[in-house]
Amino acid sequence: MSTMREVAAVAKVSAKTVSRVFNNDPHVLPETRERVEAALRELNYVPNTLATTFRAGRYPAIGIAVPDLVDPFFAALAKAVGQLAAQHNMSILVTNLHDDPEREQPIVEALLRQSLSGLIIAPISHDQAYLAAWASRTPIVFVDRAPTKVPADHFVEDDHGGAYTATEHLINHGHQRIAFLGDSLDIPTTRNRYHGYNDALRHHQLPNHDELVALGAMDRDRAATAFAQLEALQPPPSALFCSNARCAMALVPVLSRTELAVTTFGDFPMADMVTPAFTVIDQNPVRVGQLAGQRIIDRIQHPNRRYRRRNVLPVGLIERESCLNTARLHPSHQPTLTTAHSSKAG
Amino acid sequence: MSTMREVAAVAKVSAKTVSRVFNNDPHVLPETRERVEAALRELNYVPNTLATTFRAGRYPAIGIAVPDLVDPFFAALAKAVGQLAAQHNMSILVTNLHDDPEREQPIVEALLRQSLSGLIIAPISHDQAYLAAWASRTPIVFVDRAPTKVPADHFVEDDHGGAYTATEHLINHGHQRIAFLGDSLDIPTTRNRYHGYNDALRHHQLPNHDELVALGAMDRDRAATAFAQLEALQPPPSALFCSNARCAMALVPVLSRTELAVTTFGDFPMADMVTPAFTVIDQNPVRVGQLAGQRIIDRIQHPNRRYRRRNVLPVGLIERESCLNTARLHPSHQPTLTTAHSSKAG
DNA sequence: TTGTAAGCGTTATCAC
DNA sequence: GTGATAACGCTTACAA
Repeated sequence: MSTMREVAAVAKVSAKTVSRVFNNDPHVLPETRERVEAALRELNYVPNTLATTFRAGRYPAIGIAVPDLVDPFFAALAKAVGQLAAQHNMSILVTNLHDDPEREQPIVEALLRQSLSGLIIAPISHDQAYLAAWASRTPIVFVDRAPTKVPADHFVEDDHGGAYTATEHLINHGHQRIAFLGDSLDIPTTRNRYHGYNDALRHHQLPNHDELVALGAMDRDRAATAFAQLEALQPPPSALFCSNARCAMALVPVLSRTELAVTTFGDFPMADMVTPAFTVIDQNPVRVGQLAGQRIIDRIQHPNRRYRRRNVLPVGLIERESCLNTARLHPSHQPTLTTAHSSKAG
Repeated sequence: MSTMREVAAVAKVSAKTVSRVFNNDPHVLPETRERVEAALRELNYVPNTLATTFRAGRYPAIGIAVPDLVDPFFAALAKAVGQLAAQHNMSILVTNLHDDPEREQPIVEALLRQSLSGLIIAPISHDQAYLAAWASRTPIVFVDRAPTKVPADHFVEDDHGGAYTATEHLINHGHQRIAFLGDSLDIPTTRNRYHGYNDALRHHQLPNHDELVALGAMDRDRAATAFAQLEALQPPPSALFCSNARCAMALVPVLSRTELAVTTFGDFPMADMVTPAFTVIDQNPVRVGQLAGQRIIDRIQHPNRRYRRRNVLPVGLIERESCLNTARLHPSHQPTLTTAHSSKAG
């Protein structure tokens, strides 16, 4: 690991001239350049990125903080940001919040202390006010979940609309007792989806009983428990709206044993291949990642331009067979079976 | 963003004293400490990580370069490294190689230039000789795939043994024409697994025809094409060994329409829920990540200790129903159906 | 065209 | 116990 000074000594020039040659500054005599280039090669010079970054005062990297890297949605999102960043000679710094609201602030602040060029965050805490102090220095863009107690750019999916659509889809299939399964109403996206579900019920003059809401379905065991509670109701629900893909995945084992009609928010790998295939509200993590990344780049390049803070991306319904099984109750509603692929996770 | 100098000015001490207070150096008078702490709070001092890192000459971060972040195996691996790193006050720098052998070297070298504390890599190129120059400065650990043309620590799964087991499992079910489906024999893991498959056939005196080997099954379309070729054979194979989870996932749609017995290398989310449920060779990305991360930490803390370079992790067979369907050909072999969960992706 | 000096923010060294 | 000084490697501003 030789430094510019060492190269300079070999080439018998000053460090500055080495810098000029290395950075293709035209103001160097061809013969000098040649001598320096020989020295660069000889010493196998590699710039010290730490020094360059420190000097520049800004790390050419976009930070990405997500609840869980293993969630295909966030993995795809991070990957998309990475591709965009690479086009702008930036790297990405992916950090896992480990689904722990308490750890969010320390983890994110550790990230921000690195003088990042930008931060993309899908928060899990209930309050991101702590980010206000950083926003003046670092462009911050929220994804998937809108910011709480701090104004900031955000690109979110239409939680309410998607949940409304999914619920109405079940209603149109003749269902009257539709359950809601989710992780926690403390999570804004889940709350928004709950409201969408609720509004759909209300709009169709269907009662919304609290007993129909089951939460905590984070893994297979807990999903089974939550689901058992719903099945024990008198009468049990005939349909279910699942508020996110993770819960849906956890639900698959019990679902295959039942007759329930199900829709879920968020596609997942193999959603079209399990039994029954899930009718889903389709999110687009790649698009979210691209838009968020582009906003960071724009904010860096044009700090004074005005931008729309709130950006809600439309979501679509991908109909599969998971709500077919009750069509026989109401033959008048024959849904269309599409063969859309769940290609998110390649 | 105030600096130590500014804090020092307010507290009427030198920058060094601020540094001492901030870093809990005991050699500070209580009253001085108090004054400095007040100033720290007043100016809301936050250290500049860039400067500290530059000064230290070493970035407290472990780089992780994987073929594809969206692959659940690598996502889980990266997550595990991240958890370990956090325990040692390090962060992780995840980089996606985008499955492109050409881009590996530039991407990885950009990563290494940052004076990382260590690098964990699952390479996709055919030659990692370029890493030799870096290894003296940065501990490098290979995962999933052994290094080519450079000596380095590596933690890999037992590709050959796993493939042998999976193939033998099919043979034990009475199959004689067993096909091999994979991505590319250029990939060392795939090649190792191919050898394992081949050796199992040979050991059982079964012929291994080239026509039974189908490659390029990277996505659903190409998997369908590759599979169609196999089906068109006279006679067609009665069983299939799939060399990795990604190909297996791509194969699911066509597989549900067939009668083939299938085993695959690498579990994947929902592998136990699709039809038929896949019998898989189970890898353990979390364990690989933990071991690799720990090796980096060990190498940093004890540079002179000796370590075992080559570490092959055993893999196990998780039997599910995907090779049941031919049991009726040979009723004597009734496999046990386990209900093991594919809980990798949480 | 080339070189000198200075500084980014922090910390180790060595005075006092 | 505290502070002045220098240094990490690079690049900007300014001179020569």
